[in-house]
Amino acid sequence: MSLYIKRGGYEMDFKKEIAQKISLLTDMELEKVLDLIETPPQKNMGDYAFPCFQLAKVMRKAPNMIAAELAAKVQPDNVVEKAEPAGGYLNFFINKGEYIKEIIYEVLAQGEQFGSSDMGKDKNVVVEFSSPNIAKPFHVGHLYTTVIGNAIEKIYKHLGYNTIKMNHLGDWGTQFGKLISAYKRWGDEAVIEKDPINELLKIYVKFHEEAEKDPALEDEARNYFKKLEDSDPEAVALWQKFRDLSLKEFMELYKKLNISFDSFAGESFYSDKMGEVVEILKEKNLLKDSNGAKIVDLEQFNIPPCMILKSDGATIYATRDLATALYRKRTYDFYKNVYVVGGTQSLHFQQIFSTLGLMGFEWHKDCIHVSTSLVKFADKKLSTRKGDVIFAKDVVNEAIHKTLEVIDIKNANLENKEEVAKMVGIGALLYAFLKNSRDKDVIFTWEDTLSFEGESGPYVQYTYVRGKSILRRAGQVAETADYSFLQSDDEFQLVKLLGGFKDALKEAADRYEPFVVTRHITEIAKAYNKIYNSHPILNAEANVKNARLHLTKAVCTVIYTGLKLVGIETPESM
RNA sequence: GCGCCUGUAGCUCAGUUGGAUAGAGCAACGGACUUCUAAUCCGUGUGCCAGGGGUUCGACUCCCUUCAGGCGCACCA
Repeated sequence: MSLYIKRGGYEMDFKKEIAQKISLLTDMELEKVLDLIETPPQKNMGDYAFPCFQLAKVMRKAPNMIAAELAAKVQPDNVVEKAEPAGGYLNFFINKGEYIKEIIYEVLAQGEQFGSSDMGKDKNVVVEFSSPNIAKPFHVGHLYTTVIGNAIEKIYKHLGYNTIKMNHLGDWGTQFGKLISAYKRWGDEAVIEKDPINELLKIYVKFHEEAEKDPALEDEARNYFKKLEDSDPEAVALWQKFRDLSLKEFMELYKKLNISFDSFAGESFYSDKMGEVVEILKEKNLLKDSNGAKIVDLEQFNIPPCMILKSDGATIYATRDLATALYRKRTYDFYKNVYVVGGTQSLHFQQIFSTLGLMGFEWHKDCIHVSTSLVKFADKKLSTRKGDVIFAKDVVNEAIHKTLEVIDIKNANLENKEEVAKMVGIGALLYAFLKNSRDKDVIFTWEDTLSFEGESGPYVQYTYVRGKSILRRAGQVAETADYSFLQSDDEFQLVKLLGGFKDALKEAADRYEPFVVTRHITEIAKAYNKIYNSHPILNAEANVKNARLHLTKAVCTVIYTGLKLVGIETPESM
């Protein structure tokens, strides 16, 4: 499957080789064996284990007997060093020398392409993420889906998928009528130019306060939104202005985070594409009247109905999302259409996907809501309930600022401090969102989020920096090395982790869980640091030194690639 | 009331489509820098895996149920 062709003409897959041996000995299908093979809980138990319990039923023998019999039949070769029975398990010890050679060679040959695949060839994957609302603050909560979506897209791309990054801006809806109304009443041009989102939010909040006293404002706002929908020049111009100003601020943030998009087609883009959705629904006789509104009944799925038209005949966000899905299918003919959006909207997506199914679109099964949990605040002072929203840009700036302070303590003579502080500070911040599964809330505290110790972004970056430092000092590294000089178990365990990188990527893609990659490269970093502290590299005997330099290079490559795939940049020094 | 998510060490979390003695980081304590960047490493403890049933050779994992917390439940997005 890999693009990489080994000198011998094939790429050795140790697990598969072992499965083939078992398959031959037991008459069990290769796929089944591969499925059963697992990793022993302790490293002294071997590298792969085959549980014999299922065979026990068929063969009507005790599992430990079967394991013993199979073990006797396994001959040592360049794949397997030995096989030992252990209770009902048959444990395999792989040929370490061959394995180490195989993996390091592969990493060095492929470089940053290591772990890539052609499994996604000719398959389009739409990834929608970030999607902030125009004229509203981009707060830390938005960072969650932004960071997760960005990582998912990169991982899929690495696996060969053709990805389309979509920022589905919240740039349409009745709130724009309110905003126009508020702007015309209290808008201060100068202030808005200077600090657009803050000021727009301020007048938006003021609108709601005033509207409580004077309900006529609501009518005014409705009227302005109607004008906007009817392409009234003034309304459109104001809407465009708000959109441009907001987007400009968002772009500054994306630039800092090194995140880009292929499309900013937001809700407004689909505002004229909803007629067809309504037509199809009518045609299929799916629309029902309910208190004057038009809905699609979803009782068969045991969920509340999906509203399509409000009682005043206007469309609603569900209508827009249906139009969006339709447009994406036609434009991109997606293999998967992924929505990285907060879990609070999971019912909404269930309704959309179910409705698409009722409309007869089989591809509704390819639409996936990748939900994120909440960002919470341990420090009560930062609670949103008190109106104290934490802006993403403030957190980013604080992260950089704090990192700069640490650099001044740890490495005051560092050259490009600002640039490094940016990579490390943001790395620490992003890592906080990338280290755990999506359905866990992110507890935001300045202390933990901007942590530089233990399992953290800087920890992994630091490991890379140490490795690179050694490579720089070493100067020219020989083309070839004799890896049989990598004798320690620590080194073997590290190489196994490097070899497991591909599986981590695939698992992360399958589960839409970037943390699988984050965690894996953190394990690699731990394993390398352990060696770093206990085995000399530059001062080792020539052959050992050379082999360890190759290993170091491979580690750096995988860490760099892994961090890149979750959206974290890595400095050369820190 | 209904639906979805969560519940594992003092804290924050992993636990590979059911497998062997449930693991990390943080916090605490004790060690390691004339030597490759100590943002590091090594060592020391802790678990009614929320409770109760069930499925089977085997359950943190699957099913049922109870409890606790969170998020949703049509004219906002």
